[in-house]
Amino acid sequence: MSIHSSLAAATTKLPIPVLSTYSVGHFEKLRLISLSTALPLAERDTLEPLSRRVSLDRKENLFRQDEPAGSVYNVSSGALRLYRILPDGRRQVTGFAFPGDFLGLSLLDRFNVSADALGPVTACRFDRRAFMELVRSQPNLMMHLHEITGHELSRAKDMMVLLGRRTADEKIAAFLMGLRARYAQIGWSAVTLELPMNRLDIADHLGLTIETVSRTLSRLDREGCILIVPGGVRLVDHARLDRLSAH
Amino acid sequence: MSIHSSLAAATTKLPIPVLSTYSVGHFEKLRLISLSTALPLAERDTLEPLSRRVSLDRKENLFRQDEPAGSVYNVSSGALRLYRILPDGRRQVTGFAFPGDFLGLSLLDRFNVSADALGPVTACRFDRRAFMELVRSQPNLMMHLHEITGHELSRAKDMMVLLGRRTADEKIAAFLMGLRARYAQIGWSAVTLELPMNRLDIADHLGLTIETVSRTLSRLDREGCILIVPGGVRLVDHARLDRLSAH
DNA sequence: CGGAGGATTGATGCTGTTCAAGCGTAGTGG
DNA sequence: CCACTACGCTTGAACAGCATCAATCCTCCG
Repeated sequence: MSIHSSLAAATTKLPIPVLSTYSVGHFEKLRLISLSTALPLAERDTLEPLSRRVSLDRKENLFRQDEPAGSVYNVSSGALRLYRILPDGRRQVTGFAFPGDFLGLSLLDRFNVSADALGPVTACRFDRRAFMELVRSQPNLMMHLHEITGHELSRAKDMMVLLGRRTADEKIAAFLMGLRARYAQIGWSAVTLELPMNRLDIADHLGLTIETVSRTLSRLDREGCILIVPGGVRLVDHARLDRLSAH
Repeated sequence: MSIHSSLAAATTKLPIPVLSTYSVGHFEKLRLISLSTALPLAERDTLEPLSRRVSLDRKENLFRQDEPAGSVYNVSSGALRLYRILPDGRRQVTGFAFPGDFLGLSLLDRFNVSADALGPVTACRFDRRAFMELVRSQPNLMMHLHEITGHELSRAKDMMVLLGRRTADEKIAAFLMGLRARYAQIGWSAVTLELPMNRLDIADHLGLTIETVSRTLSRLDREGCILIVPGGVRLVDHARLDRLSAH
């Protein structure tokens, strides 16, 4: 079973279907580009024999915060939300995982977030110990993983700025633009930006309430900045979105 | 095989000096335990020959966001603020660095924050390329650095929860308790919790305004929860602070 | 057709911001 | 030695942005 990076290119050329549902449509088509988006070919091949495939349905949990981290995962298809919950139920969605993303890569004893599927998900599971041993023996691979973690840390700091110092409008704009950029990275650009997560997930990600997210999106739509469509949005006024999300 | 255990235990037995000023007093006394707080002895010795000492005065800058990262630093004494600034001047202090902390450890091309000294600071500077080569050749060292970065990432997620989902009271309480915990880690426990950063730094760290920080601290003082003293605070009502900062 | 889950919209209110004034202490120079 | 300034911090009053509470709508699906 070989993994073709050409698939990424192929998917960008797919006709853009008009969606009539809230589906997570395209994510399913992104199967198998997983490792190649993050790692060079040679390293991907060393990892592959170690992996076992897992599948999840919508709302199923992959792992929980503070649970002993026995595995490392690489998302193959679908999307997940990563979050923490406070004792009283308040939730912070720390991020979303998409095809190609690694989960549990910091190799700590315990997961530092919970993860569950936003729709059908498949992922590669690696035994943590075996993964660590392999990685330890391959300096280049290790450096790559460290680099990935470094980028994740940098994005975490982006989120801090967003959460601490930006208005609701800016948060929404930055979220949409950021999502678009990530989709582009995994080789999936489309006119319609699909939102596999619901309003509450977005709210808990941006430190807002569901009502504020809804109102802000509605207003941006009314003002011609975006266009709300079933299952996602279209970004219309790029100049304004750029200005709002600028950092 | 914990990184922290042995030395942490030793340093916590240091006598606790009593301070009477705004000074960054204690930080200066923590010289030279720098590397050892984060790394085992053997690895510290391999690193030390590579380092060159740098000193900064209060308000001096160590490096800036987006600047090419030519060096990795390890703080020896003093404290720094790490921050990002938005085009319009809004600032998010992503964290503070204390003795033992590494800066630039993610080894990316560019620094992802700016850093400047809150008071007199000394640090060890390593050439990034040399550091990377050394690290690449020593899997154990590499794993340790990766683990440190993993912990930093976990703390970044704590900050997201704090910024996105907590009230001003909780932010302040969590900040104070967190600072206390970090001081304990570097072997410095005292009755008075020194605050080397000013109110504006705290505000920009917690996503609040300076007025709200001041008001909240005043109220917690008035209510007997803490005691504001020159240069810091004393934590009085631990039960309440625990409750407020619980996660 | 009817129910469930998600999203939208409106009315009201609170938390934290903004604007503004005043205080305390450290540092400086006459 | 004291006046004067600078800086950081505190406090007050009015305001705004976002939250809260509540009702309604829409779409999917059994």
